Amino acid sequence: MKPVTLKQIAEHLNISVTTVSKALKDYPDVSKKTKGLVKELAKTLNYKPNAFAVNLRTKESKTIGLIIPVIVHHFFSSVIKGIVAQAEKKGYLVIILQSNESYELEKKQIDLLLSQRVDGILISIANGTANFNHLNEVLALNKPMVMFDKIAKIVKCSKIIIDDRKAAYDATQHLIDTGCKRIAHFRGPLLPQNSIDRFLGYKKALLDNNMPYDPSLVYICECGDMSFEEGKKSAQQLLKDHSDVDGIFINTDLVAIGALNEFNKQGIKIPEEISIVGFSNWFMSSVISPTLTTIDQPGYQMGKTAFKQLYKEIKAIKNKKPKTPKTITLETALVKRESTKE
Amino acid sequence: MKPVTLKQIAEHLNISVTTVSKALKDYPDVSKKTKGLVKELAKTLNYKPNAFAVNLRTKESKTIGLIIPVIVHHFFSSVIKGIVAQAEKKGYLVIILQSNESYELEKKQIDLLLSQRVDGILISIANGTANFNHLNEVLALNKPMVMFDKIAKIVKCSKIIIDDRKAAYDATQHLIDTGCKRIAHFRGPLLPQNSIDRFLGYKKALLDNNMPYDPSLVYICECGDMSFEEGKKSAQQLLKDHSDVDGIFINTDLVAIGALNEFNKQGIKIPEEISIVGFSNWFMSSVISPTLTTIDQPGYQMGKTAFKQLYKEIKAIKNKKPKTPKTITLETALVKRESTKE
DNA sequence: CTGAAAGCGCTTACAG
DNA sequence: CTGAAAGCGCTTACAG
Repeated sequence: MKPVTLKQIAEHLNISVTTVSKALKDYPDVSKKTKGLVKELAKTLNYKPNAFAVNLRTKESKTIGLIIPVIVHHFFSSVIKGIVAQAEKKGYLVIILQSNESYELEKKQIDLLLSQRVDGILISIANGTANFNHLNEVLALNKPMVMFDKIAKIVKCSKIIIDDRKAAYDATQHLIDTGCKRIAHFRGPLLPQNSIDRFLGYKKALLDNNMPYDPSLVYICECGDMSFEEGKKSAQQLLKDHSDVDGIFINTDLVAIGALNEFNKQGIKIPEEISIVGFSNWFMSSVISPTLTTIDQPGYQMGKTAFKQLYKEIKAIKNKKPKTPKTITLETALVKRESTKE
Repeated sequence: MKPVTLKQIAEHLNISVTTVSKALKDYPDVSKKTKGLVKELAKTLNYKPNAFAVNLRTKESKTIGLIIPVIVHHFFSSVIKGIVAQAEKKGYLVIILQSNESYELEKKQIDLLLSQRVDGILISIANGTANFNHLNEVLALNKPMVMFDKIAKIVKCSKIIIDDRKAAYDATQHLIDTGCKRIAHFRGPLLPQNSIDRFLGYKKALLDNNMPYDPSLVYICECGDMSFEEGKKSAQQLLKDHSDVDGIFINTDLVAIGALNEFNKQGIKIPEEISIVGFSNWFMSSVISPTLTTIDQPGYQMGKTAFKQLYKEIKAIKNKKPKTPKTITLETALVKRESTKE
């Protein structure tokens, strides 16, 4: 059974395709009677406009693309939810692609989305991405693009971020305020901007409090994979290298939970012997023991805001107005729990 | 800057659109020289075929739709990952919609996907869905559809499932084997098939072991929301009603973690005083304390299998062969951890 | 109020 | 080996 077309409706009713099209879209220059007839038949036949044909004509796809490094990830899946919900409100569909933190894949996916003629692109860039030609190409096509969370400062598009540096500063300051004297940092991979910013916030907090900055206390994740295992491994290494450390600020909750698990296993008391602050406020962090002090990062809201900004730019371009890149910074908050002292 | 078209390439090269189209697709009846010229220019101009035009002609969108009740959910996000990965391999794009467990939304989304002329639909149905006309309509259009996890037995399409009844039976049997004498069940909402099947598995295990089935030990989640809070509430209620219960089989890990949290808080020892088995094997369950005994449900694999089946049906229809609905049951496994006795 | 016509950007059967 | 032509299913400026 082939889908019903305007032509079929027109033939049934012995009127033109033009009139059918107009009737369905409630053009004022179609008689009430005709509209009624057309709409009724369309409903009976279960007519659904062919999106390809519509898009080909109108140059609008009512579809946006989303490229995200990982899907199975509390923060990112919250962002997806925010985007999908907001898009739906405005009648937009979302094509989701996962880059797996790979530059090559990300590049291929941008091409796919461009070929798909999406109305705009939402992207959180991969850790592996150091070259931005594929992203600049999107902008050169005057196609709206909004980056969120993992951004490239150098690309001139709108960005929805948090103040990673400030949040990391707050996290570190909290460790200092609760009496930690020697504070390590698990910074994650080298490349992404938020790793860099979080590291800088950590460093600044130390210096502002007249505490020495010791590079050997900063653990880098070489594998690029911010995982539970990574947290365990770094924790083991830390215990070997620096038994005097009494606080750690960790880049991501999942890694922090790995570390916490390792300390629990080795019988090291949290927070008495070592305090931990994570980052992102995954749900999990509120149910492990001890519960994890962390930075709340508003994923759902970030997704919502990202779509809203993209939508604005889509509208602007449609109306031939210039779209001016805008950077929106969302608020974060320190969530105090059991992994740090009072 | 408008996207490049075949026509532009043709004019540049002073040849016909037909030849350009064929050259790009490596038709054998185009000279090597022309192919070289066309391909080079296409690359220089960064030509990307307009998917709408292609789809309108070929009646293939190389796009599938996915309707899922929740995105922020360990199991479902694993399924999404499996689907997206497998689809990508075959050159398919995935449009993801979240039904929020609402029948109304789900219905609207099916319409959207149909209008979008996706090549097939993957769906896990909402708890609120009791009427299946919208799904039968998809089948009437001869559009491939595969259900996974949350299915409707009555709809005649392919299904990827686990044996919920057997898995629940295994979970309950494990409680019995480890010495539990009075076993409760948090069954979740009434409607969905897997709630029903898990409940039946629980009941059968009791009866097979000559243990009485007591309906008052079965807790239903009225709100329809299988959450952490729900677990806490049911646990509180259980303690009031039946202080003699020494084991619980819980429908979902998240709810189990809520219950576990409540017991921890009230100082009730797990598994000494009460044993708990969850369902799904969320990552979280392996890091809370005590760690949760649960049923491993292969999300990623389910996503992969679902796409593969859908792909087969898409191919079958393309070749005018009949697609015969198939039900594939994936293996589950009991994962023993600390929340049950040895 | 109604409709003929052009055109969006492709693909492909057919002719030469 | 190359190309003219038809057509996929819509929308919309224009004529009547």
